[in-house]
Amino acid sequence: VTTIKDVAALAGVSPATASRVLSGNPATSPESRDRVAAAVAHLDFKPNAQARALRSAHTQTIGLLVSDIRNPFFADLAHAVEQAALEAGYVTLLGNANEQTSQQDLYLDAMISQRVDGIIVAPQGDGSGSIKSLIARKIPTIFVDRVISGLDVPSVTTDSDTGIRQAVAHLVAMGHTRIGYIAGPQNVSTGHDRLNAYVRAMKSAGLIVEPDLMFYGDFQADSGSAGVHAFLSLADPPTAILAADSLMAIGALAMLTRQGVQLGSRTALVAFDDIEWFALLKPALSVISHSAEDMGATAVQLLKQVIDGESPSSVQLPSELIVRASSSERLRARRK
Amino acid sequence: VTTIKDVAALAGVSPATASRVLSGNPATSPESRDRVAAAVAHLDFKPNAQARALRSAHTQTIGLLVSDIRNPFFADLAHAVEQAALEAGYVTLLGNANEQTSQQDLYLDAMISQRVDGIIVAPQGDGSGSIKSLIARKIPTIFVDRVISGLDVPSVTTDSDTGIRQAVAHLVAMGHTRIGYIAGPQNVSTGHDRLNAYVRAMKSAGLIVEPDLMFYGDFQADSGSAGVHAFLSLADPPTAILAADSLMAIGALAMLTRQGVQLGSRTALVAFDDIEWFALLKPALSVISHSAEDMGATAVQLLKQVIDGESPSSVQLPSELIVRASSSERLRARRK
DNA sequence: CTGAAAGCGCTTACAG
DNA sequence: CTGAAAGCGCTTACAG
Repeated sequence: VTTIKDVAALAGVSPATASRVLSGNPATSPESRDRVAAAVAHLDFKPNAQARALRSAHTQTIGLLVSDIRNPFFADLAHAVEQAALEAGYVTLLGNANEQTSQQDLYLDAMISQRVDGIIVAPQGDGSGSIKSLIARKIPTIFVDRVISGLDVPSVTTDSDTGIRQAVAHLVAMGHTRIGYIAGPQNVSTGHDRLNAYVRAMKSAGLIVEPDLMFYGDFQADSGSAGVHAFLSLADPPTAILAADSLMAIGALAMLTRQGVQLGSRTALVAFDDIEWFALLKPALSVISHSAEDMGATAVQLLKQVIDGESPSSVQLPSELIVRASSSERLRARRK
Repeated sequence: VTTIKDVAALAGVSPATASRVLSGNPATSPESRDRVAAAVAHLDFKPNAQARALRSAHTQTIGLLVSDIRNPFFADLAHAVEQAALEAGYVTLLGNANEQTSQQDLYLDAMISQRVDGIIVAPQGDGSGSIKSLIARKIPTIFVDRVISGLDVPSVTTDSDTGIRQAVAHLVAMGHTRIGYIAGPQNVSTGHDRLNAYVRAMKSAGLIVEPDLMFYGDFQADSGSAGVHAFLSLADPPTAILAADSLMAIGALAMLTRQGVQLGSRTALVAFDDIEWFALLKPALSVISHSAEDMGATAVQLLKQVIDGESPSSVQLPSELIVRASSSERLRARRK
């Protein structure tokens, strides 16, 4: 393997000078710069990031840990973070917790060991394990999408409340009173907050919140199917369903289809998270939309501030109901 | 920061012994093991991967570079690689080329600098740039999904031919003779191979391949829309459309919907790549299916073999037509 | 502007 | 089974 010594030898300078040229230190002569540049090109030299990181404080690398890369929202988020990080001169190491705290800890440990300059994480669990290590080591950290209560970490989250309030109000206006809710896991902040928002919205619409109309899912597709299955087996099923994320909405839709239930004037569906092709479904799916692009770009911005020693405030991004055909028909009474 | 010296001091052993315990070297006494383990736990010590990598030959880290993380096929592939790598004791660093050769080179350089033990890449471009460096350095490399011709790198690809032949034959059986094809970029092997497969399949069905019925897209959604737009402006538009990947199929569908064209007895659509929710569309979308899970698991397996000094053969995975409602009606003649 | 030297945090022959 | 020592490939005060 070629090292900086080889480059220095070929250029006829010391390794120190070669290093200065490589890192853009202005204390170099134009002649040295040319000779070193030529040697680097000739040898196709790539500096060893490990050795470099061992001496300097930073690696120009950040970690991004998402909870489920197959969830389109997180794929979009990953893309947005990567692009923003690249512009800021950082390479992103992406890890996927796969909704498991153990896997989250594994990746977090790997990122700590890699000495990333900072970490953006959609956290799982209660803040024990590697999340705790992260904070104890004062590694610059930003929470995205979700937070862990009690931890003083800057975050970028969505104000789910507004969108959910709009959705419930809209469904009520369409004549629905039995609005079923497929919730996310309650040990995840978004799961918990969105359920609370639903309960508040129902109450402020003057509706009774029945335990039977709340199904506890896990943000994955199968639990959306299970939720619909449970709802359909009720003596008096809900006429509208609100799913707390896109994957559960997909699962819900699959089960509705399988059971022969058509979306329309008797059954409405609204999903949290806007996915491009939701608009292509027949009927097109109403959604509560929030921007993965904004979330990713903002997270990188906050992380840069933390790396620079600042203490940025947390940011809440808006959510908004987009009404499409899946919920826009007035409820017609069911046949007896 | 705590180092192995702190651990050694607290445990009352030398750094050498602490290092041996940490790396599972059997030449350690049970007592040393206990004392070091206790010290590690007490100090929450995480070894510096950089320093470790600088001495030892491997980092237990692999790089995965996909061409577009927002393409569900690659998100599934990333998930599969990550899980298989984890089981083999590797952490995956995921990069996203975003269908740009410049960005591919950036990530590849970063991965080389990080001294990953191996790289799995869905390559762009002609094999110059950092792909060349990769090979010159003899860094264990596997191509997935795509290849670069002329490079002797083990690969895991899909046999697109079978699926496309089945799709064309099926459409012909349904009465279609004007079958439009929305192709991927021709400088990418999958784009090129699939177009060739279409041409061959058309010929063997005795159909004329008209240039007007081939649209050159770029594997992204917008180009699918553009393809449909072009087709619809023909004097005699195709009655069936085959799109070379899922994103272009989504774009195609969006444009068909916008133009008020219903899928059914007058217009059929088949997509390459099976995405979970394609089955939920109305009508459900016919697809040429291939498994991202198998591809990811196989790629990790091949990479392990290369890392171990073996020379595995390339693997071709099957593709298969799945007929759904979007193409299963017999063609009815258009009104004049 | 440049070079010699020390050192980042580990690991690994070597000797015992 | 253990420790002292050398060294991985860089960077960075230090002195000139």
